[in-house]
Amino acid sequence: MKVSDLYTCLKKVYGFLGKWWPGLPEEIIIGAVLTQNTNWKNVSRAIENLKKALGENDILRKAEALSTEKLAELIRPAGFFNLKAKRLKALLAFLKAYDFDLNRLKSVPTDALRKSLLEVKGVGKETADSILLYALDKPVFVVDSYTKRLLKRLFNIDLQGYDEIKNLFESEYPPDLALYQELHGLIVEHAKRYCVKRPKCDECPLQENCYYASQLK
DNA sequence: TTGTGTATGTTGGGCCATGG
DNA sequence: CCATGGCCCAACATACACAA
Repeated sequence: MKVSDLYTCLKKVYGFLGKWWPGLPEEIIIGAVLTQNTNWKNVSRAIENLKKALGENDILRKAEALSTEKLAELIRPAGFFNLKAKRLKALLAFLKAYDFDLNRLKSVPTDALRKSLLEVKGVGKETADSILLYALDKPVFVVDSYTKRLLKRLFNIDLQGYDEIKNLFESEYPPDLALYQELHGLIVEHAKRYCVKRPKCDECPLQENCYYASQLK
C-alpha cells in the first residue's frame, strides 16, 4: 500500500468520522493547547469548567481577562495546569490583537498565520496546525506521534522531522479541508485502537496491508 | 469471592539545555 | 544544524497484597 491509499483504506474500515474534533472554533483553539500530553476526556472536563465559569459566548475574551492563577484552577483537570495556563494566556494575548475575531484571523494567508502562531510561547507545530485545520478551516496536514508511528509501521517510512512528514502528506493529497480533517482523525483513531505502542497486529484490520505486521510472519 | 489499599506503568507536546 | 533527555502534571489502567 502507498501513502496515497491510506485515506481510502482507513475510510473503508472506519467509515466517516463526522465532526472528529468537537466544539466551537473558540473551544478548539483552547483545546489545542489543553490537549498537549493529555487525553481528551480530561481536556473536555477543563473546557466544561471554563464554559461553566465564563458562559458560552466571548469565551476567548473572558478567558484572557482571567488571572493566570484563576485560569489554572479552571483547567486543572487537563493536567500541567500551571504550564498550560501560561501557554493559554500567551495564545489569548495573541488573539486579542485581532480583537478575538476569528474571521479576521482567517483572512491572514495561511503561511504567515502559521509563522505567527509559532512565535507564541507554548504553541508548537502540532498545536499551530491543529488550530489552523480544525478551528480556522485551513487545509494543512497535522502530524503527531501517531502519524509518525503509523508511517513507520505501515510503510516502513522512518521520518523524524515534523515538516518532512507534513510535506509528504501534503504532496500525496490535494489540499482538501474535509479530507485533511478526516484523515488526521482516522490516523489517530486507528493508532489508538490497534497501532498502540505495543501493536495489536493480530486483531488489526490493516494487517494485510502493513509492512510491520507482514514482517512478523 | 469481593472489596480496598498501595504501587507502578503508560500516555502525551513543547521548551530548554546539552552534546554531537 | 539535529537528536536526546529532563521537566512540567494528572488520570487511568493494571497488578498485586491483604482483609473481611
